[in-house]
Amino acid sequence: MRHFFDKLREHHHRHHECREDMLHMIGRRGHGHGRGFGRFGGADDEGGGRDFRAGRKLSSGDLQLIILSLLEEKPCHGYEVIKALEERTNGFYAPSPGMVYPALTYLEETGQASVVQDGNKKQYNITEEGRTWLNENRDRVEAILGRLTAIGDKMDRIREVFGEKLDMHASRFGMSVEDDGGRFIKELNQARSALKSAIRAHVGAGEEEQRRIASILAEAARQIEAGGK
DNA sequence: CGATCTATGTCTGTTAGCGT
DNA sequence: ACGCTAACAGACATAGATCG
Repeated sequence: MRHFFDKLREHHHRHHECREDMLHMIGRRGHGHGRGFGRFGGADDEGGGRDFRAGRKLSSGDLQLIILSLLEEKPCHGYEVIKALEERTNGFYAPSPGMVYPALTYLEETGQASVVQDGNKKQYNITEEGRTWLNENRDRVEAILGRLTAIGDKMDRIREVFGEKLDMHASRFGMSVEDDGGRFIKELNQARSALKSAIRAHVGAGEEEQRRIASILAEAARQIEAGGK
């Protein structure tokens, strides 16, 4: 069996050999094998809400561009790149080491980044070549970063509404779900939690049942919006 | 514990082969 | 030509090992 890194390196090599092709490919959807570039939604993608699932979010080319833009801001090592992306997207996108390190190695191999050994760490710096490539694709980088940030914000709002953000923080700090540090009263958190459970329990329910749930939620939303009037 | 690297599993889309 | 399905391939996450 061919291992992931072999495959990834082979994949990277193909891009290296076909740099001109790659630059043309950036900005369009997958051709030929049909997968890869623009998967998460390139600059020409619309809506941003589609393909909103676990799994690949950026193509390798996109990721390399994003990493270069981070390196342009300041030299980073791999772990910092992961953290920076996670931070920028409110935790929505934190590429795995299996993506980031090979991408950094690729950037080094292609001369777009240089490496300075910093103890047991490798600090990557953008090179002139990398800066040139980045400038050639500046629009795309801005679009990707903008979309990542926007989705991160959206995720944050969704989590807040459904309490997942609180769940996350609560578990991280050893608190119960109902304990959010006093932002909401206990009864409200319990009710929210009950609502979440009820909806989850009806995943896959029939159309009629879903309509019933939707009308209940819509009515609840209407009453909440109306306040105590 | 942070940083890096490696092996393996999973998911998803493509391709090819087959029967109708 | 069309639809179905198994095999295949690409992209990625995750777990774990290693090192300082």
